[in-house]
Amino acid sequence: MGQPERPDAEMSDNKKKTQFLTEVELEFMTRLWELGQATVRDVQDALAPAKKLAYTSAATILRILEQKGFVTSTKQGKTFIYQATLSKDTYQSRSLKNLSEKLFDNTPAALVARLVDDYDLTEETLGEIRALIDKRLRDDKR
Amino acid sequence: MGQPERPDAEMSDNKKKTQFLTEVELEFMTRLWELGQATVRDVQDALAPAKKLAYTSAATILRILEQKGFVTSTKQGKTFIYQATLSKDTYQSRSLKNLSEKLFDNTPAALVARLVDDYDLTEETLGEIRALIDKRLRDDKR
DNA sequence: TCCTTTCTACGAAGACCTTCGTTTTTCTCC
DNA sequence: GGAGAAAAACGAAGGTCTTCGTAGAAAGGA
Repeated sequence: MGQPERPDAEMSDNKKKTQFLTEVELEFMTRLWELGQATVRDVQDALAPAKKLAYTSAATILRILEQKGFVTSTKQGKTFIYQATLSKDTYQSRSLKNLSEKLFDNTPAALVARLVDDYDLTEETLGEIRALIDKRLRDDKR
Repeated sequence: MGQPERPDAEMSDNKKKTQFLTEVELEFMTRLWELGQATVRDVQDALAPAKKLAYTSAATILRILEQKGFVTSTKQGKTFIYQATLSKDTYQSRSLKNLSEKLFDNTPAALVARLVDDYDLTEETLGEIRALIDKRLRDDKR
């Protein structure tokens, strides 16, 4: 019996809702984001060989994800079909924001600085990034 | 700022298991990065009021951090003085790399894209970031 | 119908995390 | 040298995470 989970509703009466995914949960959400909709079996099959889990383990993780509100399920026949309620974009934002706050003194520029320093970014990639910034600068002007 | 970064002399016999800091550990490392060197008491005092811990809790966390190789200690009198062995820069890199891999398909440009989309970055910040990219583009040319 | 397969439900084991209290050690100052 | 204060050492309690096994329900075919 799942109550309808609204996409990004902040849990009203609860305090520290689990905001972040654990290692395995992220792995599962990634599969779900790729698949769109999936049964336990689908997700289990989609796991990288190195990360294969027993069927019941996969089922447990999905049940937990639903408990935590990250996915919903609908029953089709005897089988649950799962779907992410949290979008990848949203979770990317949330994670980035967290990283920026916790590790970069809330200074996104510092984060980018480290990124371009660390990675051997190709000229092409750097150009892409620059284009993004320029676009944003232009858009903001308007 | 800037700690003397010792090349990883840590984790002698350990597996590469513990690569990331837990929530509380990160809080402690942040204090240590700020303080440079610190006793248990120093770190405990430096904690934000909302995150205060009992003295023995603080001592435990530091002991664990040392076990995991993230800090070293020297004894001065009866008191341990702790110092980070892992630099903040290094940990920033490690975290960013992880985030990029796990959540951005190893595509740093996508990460930056999300960042500039999400944050209400000031024109100034955007300019800073752009300057970073430009500098890197210039440097790479050489 | 009844057997087999496939699913859900549940709980347990073991690892790790967080917090703290108790005990032991160590230093300092009369 | 002994009392008292501060620190270290230790471990336990309660929580979460990860993994899986067992039990039982559901569906369908012989």
